[in-house]
Amino acid sequence: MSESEIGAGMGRRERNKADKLRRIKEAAYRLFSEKGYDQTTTREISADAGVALGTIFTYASDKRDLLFLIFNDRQDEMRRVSFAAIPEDTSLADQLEALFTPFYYHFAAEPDFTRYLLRELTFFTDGVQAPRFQEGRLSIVKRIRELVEDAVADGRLAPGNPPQVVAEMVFGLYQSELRRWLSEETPAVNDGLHRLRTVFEILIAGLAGPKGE
Amino acid sequence: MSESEIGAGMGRRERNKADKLRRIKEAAYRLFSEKGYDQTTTREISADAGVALGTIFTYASDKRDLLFLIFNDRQDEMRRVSFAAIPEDTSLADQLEALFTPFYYHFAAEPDFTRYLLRELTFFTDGVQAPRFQEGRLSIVKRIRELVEDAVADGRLAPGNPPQVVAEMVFGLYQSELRRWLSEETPAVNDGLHRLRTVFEILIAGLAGPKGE
DNA sequence: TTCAATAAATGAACATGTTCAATTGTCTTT
DNA sequence: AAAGACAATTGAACATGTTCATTTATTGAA
Repeated sequence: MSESEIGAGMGRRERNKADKLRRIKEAAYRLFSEKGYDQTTTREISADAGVALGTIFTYASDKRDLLFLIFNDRQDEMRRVSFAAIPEDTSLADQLEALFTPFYYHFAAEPDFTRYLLRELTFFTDGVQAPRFQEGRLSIVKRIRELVEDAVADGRLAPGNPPQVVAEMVFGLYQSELRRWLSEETPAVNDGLHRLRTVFEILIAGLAGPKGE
Repeated sequence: MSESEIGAGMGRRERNKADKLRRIKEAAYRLFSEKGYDQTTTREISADAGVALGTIFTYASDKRDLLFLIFNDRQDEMRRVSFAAIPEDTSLADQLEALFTPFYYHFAAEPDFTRYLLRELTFFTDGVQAPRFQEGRLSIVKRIRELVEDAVADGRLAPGNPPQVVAEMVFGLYQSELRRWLSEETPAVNDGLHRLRTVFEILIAGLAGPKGE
């Protein structure tokens, strides 16, 4: 058999692996979406993907890790879109809203899956796929910090606050809002984004008001 | 046998139930603390408590619910102490710091247990014991809102921001800080509280600075 | 006290995540 | 092409959370 079939310069072994990985991802995503994370068994996933039960655990270290396996690809794409959508020469609130908008649209399309993801990633991110997920989070915080630093540099924000702390506050508020939003039955993007915007505006303006103290 | 032994006006049935409940709580707490939540089996808990395996599940609807069963008592006490410690006639930052201080002390004493609690409660709070836990959270947010409203009323804060939203922002930032703090090996109360205080001060002063925009 | 009604407790049976020794498939070397 | 080395796959066996039909204990009425 000629080896020039689909895979680029891969040998048969790597092509088989890539194909199995794809099938496992597809099966897991479809079942998680249709029946929910808890209601999906690893046996169903393996049957649906056409692999043996044990094979699942050579691609993900446990069931939870399957969530990351599925999500990591999307996350990369979402982050690319998100970062590209940030406007320049406007308010920090505008920029932050633009940054988070793609995330809200994506999460609204699959709220169940997102809820499971949020539940499982809160702490204890062991696993093979988890580190890549954490990198995504860190890179978002980093981008927020850059936005904050830029805003301070050209006078839209006051200097003095540690940019890293501010960026982490923004991300913490985002996560907290995301959880509240996803607590609703069918979260509406506009509602969620509007409330997030309000929260960021309060953070920027401060509680104390223009008097400054 | 005379029935006047320990329980107040309880019949034998209620006294037995109360006693079993106590034993289950003690066994679960001890094992979760010693070995961790994941490493503790429900069989161990039942053996340690001197009840059958199935009995566990008449007091908690599942293993996760055991965490709430254990924590709810403490939470009530913590909240009582916390609310009583809030000073009057001082800044909102002082008040919020005082409010959260008892929580930090308590959590620092059992960081492992707290991490498991935070992981398991993020979403999907089904279960018999979970509602009481949620009430606790709501009552803290309510207390924060009262503090915010008072501060607005006597001019320490600017009017205009919805107090409920502000209270939820404060609580969201607290949760986010708590998770960060508990990510450390052995979290130090002073570090955690100092950082929380900083975050609240930034929220109050705002990012934009005294100029007001 | 005795008995029926009810509540509580029990643990065997089941469901499902995970492991790992055995097997199969692929690659490299000669 | 054959053989040995290595990687990947397999699924039976195991561990553990959860259910539920059965048994036991408690209560109130006769």
